[in-house]
Amino acid sequence: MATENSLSIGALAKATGTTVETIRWYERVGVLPAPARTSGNYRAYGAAHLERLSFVRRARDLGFTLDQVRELLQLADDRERSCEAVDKVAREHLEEVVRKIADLEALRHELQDLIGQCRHGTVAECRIVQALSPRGGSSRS
Amino acid sequence: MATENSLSIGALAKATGTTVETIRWYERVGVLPAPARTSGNYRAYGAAHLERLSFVRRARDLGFTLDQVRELLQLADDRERSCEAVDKVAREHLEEVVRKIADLEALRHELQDLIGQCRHGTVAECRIVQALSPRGGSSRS
DNA sequence: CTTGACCCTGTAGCGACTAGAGGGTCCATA
DNA sequence: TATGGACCCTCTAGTCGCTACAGGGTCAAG
Repeated sequence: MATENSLSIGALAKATGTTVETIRWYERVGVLPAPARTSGNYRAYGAAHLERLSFVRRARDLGFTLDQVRELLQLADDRERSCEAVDKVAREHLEEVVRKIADLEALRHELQDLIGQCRHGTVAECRIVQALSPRGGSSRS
Repeated sequence: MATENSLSIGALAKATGTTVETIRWYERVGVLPAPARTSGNYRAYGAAHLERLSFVRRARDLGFTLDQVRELLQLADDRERSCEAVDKVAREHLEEVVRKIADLEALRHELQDLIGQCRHGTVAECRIVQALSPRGGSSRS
């Protein structure tokens, strides 16, 4: 560690449950500001970086895209503004999640139907294969 | 259209609800065999291609990966074998879908909690921002 | 002085496409 | 016969969010 009170990239990774590569990547795409460097060209992070990276990780764990994270970070930086916009981002993300759940539920039903119809004979009689084929039925190509 | 009874790539796309680009891509990655060509170097598809592409699309719509699709196609081609393996692929995929639904449900709850706590004040007081921040509380950086 | 853990940059790969550049082909109409 | 426009061709690069190298440099302990 370079000067007093700074974190190496590895230490920051451990502290936030991230990998070193991911941190470098966040810097490249601008979600985490480039830190100071030591004499040996090592990155030296401070408390602000730790805080910011934790924010990013929490948001990513909640399924926000990096674009949304960038937006949230910008909004969160202006502490006096109303949090309406923050609320909006979160609500839109929630809607997206709800949509995805519905899509997957529909998928689940279709798959269960398919699997339930399988009589464990030959492929030629297999309902799963038939359901995947053009006319859902006796395909003799 | 080159000879009698063959489809251009555009016609095949329309018939299967695919795009031309996707079809060419399927050929490149080996899920759809390369068709004959006309004198002008246009792809000329037959009934077998239409059938195979429909199979691929149905399977993709059901959320199977292209690797799984390749596997299913191979299995489906051997009409006399038992359909056990087909069943297995489908069951594994179903399990994956069920896992994803559970993950998204957990996410949905977290997001709903978060949003429900927002009191629409300033960002400084915003529960959403706080929840994303390191110690979930009053961060004065 | 060497070993090994750590760090650096830069590039390529994943899955499943999508988009675009820069051209060629085909057919109907003027 | 010329021309316009719809279609087709190949090749390349971009998407998202990392992950995984390759080929080096730095640093502290023994």
